[in-house]
Amino acid sequence: MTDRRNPRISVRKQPGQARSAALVATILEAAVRVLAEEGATRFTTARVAEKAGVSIGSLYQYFPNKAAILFRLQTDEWRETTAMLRDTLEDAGKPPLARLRVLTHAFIRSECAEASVRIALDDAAPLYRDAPEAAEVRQAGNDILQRFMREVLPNATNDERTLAGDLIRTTFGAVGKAFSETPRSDVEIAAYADAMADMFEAYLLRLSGSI
Amino acid sequence: MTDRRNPRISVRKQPGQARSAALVATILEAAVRVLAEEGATRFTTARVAEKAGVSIGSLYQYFPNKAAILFRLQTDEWRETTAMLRDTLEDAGKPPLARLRVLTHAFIRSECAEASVRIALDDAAPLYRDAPEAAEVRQAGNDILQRFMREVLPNATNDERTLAGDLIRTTFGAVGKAFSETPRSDVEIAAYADAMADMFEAYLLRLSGSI
Amino acid sequence: MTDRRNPRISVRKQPGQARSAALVATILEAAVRVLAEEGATRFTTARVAEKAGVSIGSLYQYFPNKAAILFRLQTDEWRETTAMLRDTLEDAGKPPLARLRVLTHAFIRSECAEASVRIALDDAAPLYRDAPEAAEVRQAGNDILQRFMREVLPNATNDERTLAGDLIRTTFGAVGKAFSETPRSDVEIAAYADAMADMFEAYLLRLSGSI
Amino acid sequence: MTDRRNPRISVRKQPGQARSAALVATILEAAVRVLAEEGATRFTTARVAEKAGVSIGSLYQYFPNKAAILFRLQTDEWRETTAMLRDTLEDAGKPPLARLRVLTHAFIRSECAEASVRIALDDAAPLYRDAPEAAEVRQAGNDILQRFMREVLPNATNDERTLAGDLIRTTFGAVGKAFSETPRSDVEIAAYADAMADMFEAYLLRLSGSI
DNA sequence: TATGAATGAGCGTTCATTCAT
DNA sequence: AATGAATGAACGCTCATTCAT
Repeated sequence: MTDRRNPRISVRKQPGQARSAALVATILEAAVRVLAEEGATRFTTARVAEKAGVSIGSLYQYFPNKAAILFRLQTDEWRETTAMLRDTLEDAGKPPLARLRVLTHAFIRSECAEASVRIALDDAAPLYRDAPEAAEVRQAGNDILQRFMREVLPNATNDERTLAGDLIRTTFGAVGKAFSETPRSDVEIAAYADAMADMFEAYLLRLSGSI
Repeated sequence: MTDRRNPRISVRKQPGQARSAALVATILEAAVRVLAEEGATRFTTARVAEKAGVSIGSLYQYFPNKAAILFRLQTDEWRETTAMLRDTLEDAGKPPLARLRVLTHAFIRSECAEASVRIALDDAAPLYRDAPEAAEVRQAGNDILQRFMREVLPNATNDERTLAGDLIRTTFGAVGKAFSETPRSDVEIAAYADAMADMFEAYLLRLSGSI
Repeated sequence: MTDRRNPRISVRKQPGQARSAALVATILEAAVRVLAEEGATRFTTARVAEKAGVSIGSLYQYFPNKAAILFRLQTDEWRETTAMLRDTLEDAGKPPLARLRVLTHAFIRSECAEASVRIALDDAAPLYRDAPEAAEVRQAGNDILQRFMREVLPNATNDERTLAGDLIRTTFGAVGKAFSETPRSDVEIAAYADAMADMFEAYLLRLSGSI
Repeated sequence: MTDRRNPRISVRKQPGQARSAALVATILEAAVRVLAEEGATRFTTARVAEKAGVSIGSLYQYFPNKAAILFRLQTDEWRETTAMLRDTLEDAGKPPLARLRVLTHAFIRSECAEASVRIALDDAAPLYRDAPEAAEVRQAGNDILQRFMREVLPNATNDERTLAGDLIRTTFGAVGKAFSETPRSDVEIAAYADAMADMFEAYLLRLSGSI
């Protein structure tokens, strides 16, 4: 939930040894399981520590507070999404709109996989979303999309491209999230992804003036 | 946050007298103010009761639990949105796509107005979203949209129309919410709404085969 | 211990009914017992609540935080001390220095009675001493002493009187506290009080120039 | 705070090598800084070790527990005070009361210098004050003062001298501490020290019967 | 019908100390 | 000798909900 205080987030100590890194991983895995199995309201530091087979003291040696765990989870996910963005959108071997279609499918699929974690993580967003560190991770994604937009809308003004890019990015995230809130079959996923891709395609073609 | 228990929601008693109805209204207004001014984390029954100038005991006479207040707030909002949907989409005086554009503007504007309440209400969604009563309110909106889709895509199959309708509805809600999370000027709002309308238009024109 | 934050202190709600007042009294008595029997380090809200036969929830209905309980205890004590000051120092029936001697005896005696509470309360001082409400209670004592000083040193300048008054007040408090830290017999108390009174007397007589 | 357990205090090992002595010194300096900069509540072994650039393990090799560090700090200070006592009170070149005045000034000045450490150390007193080792350090100071009292009150009985000595010593310590709790200018310090010296002088002259 | 005092499980977090390496 | 990861009891405090009045 929205909290007016804005506490320090991010990791407390850089794990210098493999041991530490393993512990951090263990804690994060436990956190994911708590989130998926118990939901955001029951996501407590004690529960995470217990599920990780670690004392809370240890947990707090690697994360300064509860929000930091959630933030780390979210950050990791954003990083994966960014990688997916790069991999699909910068694949020069396909025409731009085909790449966007591939991305749409990949993205919706990934949103629906582990939907329970994502939903819970989203429920917990108020706890970590104001962290300043979040902005830069988001920026990386923006840059990739803007490069793509330049390629697909070479004659548009910067403002037009930014607006269209914003809209597409927001639609991706928000609609993906909303869609994955209900359990979906592979067929549904494919159909929905195609519909989204159709919509983006029609929009971009209109903007590019090819029509 | 997601809570596994799924308690009874909705009103405990039908206010038979004007007095009761007034009390319910007072409580809801106070709830809105608490949400807007203090955020979802600080939304407590005690605070709502105090701001409403009512004892907690009385509050619990009209709402079985905290979730019910939030649910009611959300329901009211959905009802307003449904009314807006009906008013704009069923206005026979304009061509369909013009109506959709009007709706887009109206909707985005209304999302941005009182954004703080909506954000807070959304943060609190885990507390009330699993209520079964939510479904029927949503259905009303769906019906209106489906009628509109039949008008604009008369030759599509039912499945095609449902899919497109779903996508548009989801995009509306999710993108509107995401967009309104940042404070926006009137100019930004208009530009964004136009971009959304453009996207929907391009999509629907492609589907209708007019292109 | 010294804490940099400076939270709200003083009572959370004015006990409107006798019931509430009784509860506050019960809590304060329990607090005194915890302080006396367990010491400042073991003075916890849970322990106070338990000893008072009250839930912690109830405790927090009457005191906003732990510091407020301690502050209230200290305030009550200061008020008693102030009353003692007034009663003895403003007793027109005795010559000034005789009154001061009486006060010294009374004060040292009262410090030694319930020494364990006072010591513990003093140990906990870092938790409440920065409360702004403390200042005004202290001021009342100052005023009484200043009036006395005007009587006993009519020809001194204001600065001289203030300095002497400060010194005497500080000596009273600090020495009383230090003396009462060790258990004392009545005989020791009387002897020490007399010595203190002698010292004050000699000092004031020198200042008054009667010598 | 007063702790009922009364654990072993004082050093765990006699540092046989210069290396060890240096380490102890480093730790103590760090402890002083933590006390001065962070206050008693934030005085933790971890913080001291970190500020000393030493592992907690090493810290515990030289001090058996947290209290021991504080106790050592206090002891060092008492030793300095005792030295000051000796230096000023046994200076045969001045008349006794002049020496006492010099001491008063020196003492109050030294109390006000580094007041923040002293206040914090005092706040932490409950943690170390019950250590039996404290007594002997105090005794040394007592002896010096008693010799001085014999010089200035040659005709008094032993009891009278002891009582007067106790009172003066207590007043010194307690009033000095209380006075230094507020930041003071040099002028204030001098004025207050003079007032204290005046009070002691008047008292001792009266006792010596010279009046 | 209305009140609001009372409850107590549960939360996030700290920190002195130990001990395997 | 030195390290620092690990422990876990303990703390202050909140808040949805009940129920005697």
